[in-house]
Amino acid sequence: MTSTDTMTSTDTTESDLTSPERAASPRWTRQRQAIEDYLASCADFRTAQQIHDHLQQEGAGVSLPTVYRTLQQLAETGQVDQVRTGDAQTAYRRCLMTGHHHHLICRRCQTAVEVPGPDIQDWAAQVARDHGFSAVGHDLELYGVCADCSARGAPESPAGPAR
Amino acid sequence: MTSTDTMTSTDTTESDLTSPERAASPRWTRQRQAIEDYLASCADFRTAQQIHDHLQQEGAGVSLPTVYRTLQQLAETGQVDQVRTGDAQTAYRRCLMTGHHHHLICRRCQTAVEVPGPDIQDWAAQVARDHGFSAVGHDLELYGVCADCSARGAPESPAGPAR
DNA sequence: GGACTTCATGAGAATCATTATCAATAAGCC
DNA sequence: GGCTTATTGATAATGATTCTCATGAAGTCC
Repeated sequence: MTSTDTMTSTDTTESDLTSPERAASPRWTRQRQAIEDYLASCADFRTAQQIHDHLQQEGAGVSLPTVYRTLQQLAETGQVDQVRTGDAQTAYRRCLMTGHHHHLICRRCQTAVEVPGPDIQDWAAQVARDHGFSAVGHDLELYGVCADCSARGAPESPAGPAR
Repeated sequence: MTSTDTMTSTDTTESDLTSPERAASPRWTRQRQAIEDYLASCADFRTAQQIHDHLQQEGAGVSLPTVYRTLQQLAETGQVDQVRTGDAQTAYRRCLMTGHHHHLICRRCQTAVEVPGPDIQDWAAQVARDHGFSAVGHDLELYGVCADCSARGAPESPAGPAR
């Protein structure tokens, strides 16, 4: 399969631990535990590579394919948010906010803040109707420079979404 | 250099043929001509690969690196819009609408409609201020199924952004 | 507790989009 | 026409992600 989602801001609405997919109860493994624990401890988005590196350093040997697989599953069940970084990587973060929301991401330190969405859904639905489109969804991300980074004058992270 | 932009909805505002970068007037070559012509004839987004394939079939031999380079330049000068497809490809389309706008893209046939943005900029600026962020930009794409595809019941394009 | 079934994992290779390198070529200018 | 220099093309390289398949562990039944 392929990760066909551009973003999950739209989809977090369906995060629902009682969903049928979740009912398939994945086996509880040390590796999955390690990944979820790490995600739970992170305030900002991490790429699969970063997660893998961290777990390696911690001694929790988890292979890269496993990291990808687990993240994909978590994303499918709405347990993590995913965003595309500027350099074609996918970054993940445990979903803290239920319901429809978006992310305000610092271009330098990758810190992410979840923010409730405005009435974009209504607007999107209206636009779609006007053009004869159905089944609309949307992807919305906000990028900026957080207060800390502004004060520090830190250089932009090479891995981060630019501009 | 790297293509660090996640999307250019934000950036099309700065499309400005008189900008200093543009003043460096790129040389007019057969290859660039072919690429621009093709883009001008397309109503929807095309990936670099698709453009390359088409030009090959037409007999206008343009190498893939050249396609990428040209598209990047066009994107930098705001002459084309770029969006990320679901499967990690970047798709380009000639920018028809000047000023700030977004895209409503059909998941099945990739047809794209440019739509003027709502007051997201104001909202984004407000949210950013609330969280101490500066220099905000945003990425917003709308996805749906166009009227034609709905009627036709066409299967989803394997290359298109899903959901 | 032990055997069994089945899913998750890991190692490695493969894929695929994109970018870098560098010599050859063509555009623009005199 | 000759010169300078940006552009191109062939090729290799890069890097994220996915696939394959044998191995091992989790959950279940007895």
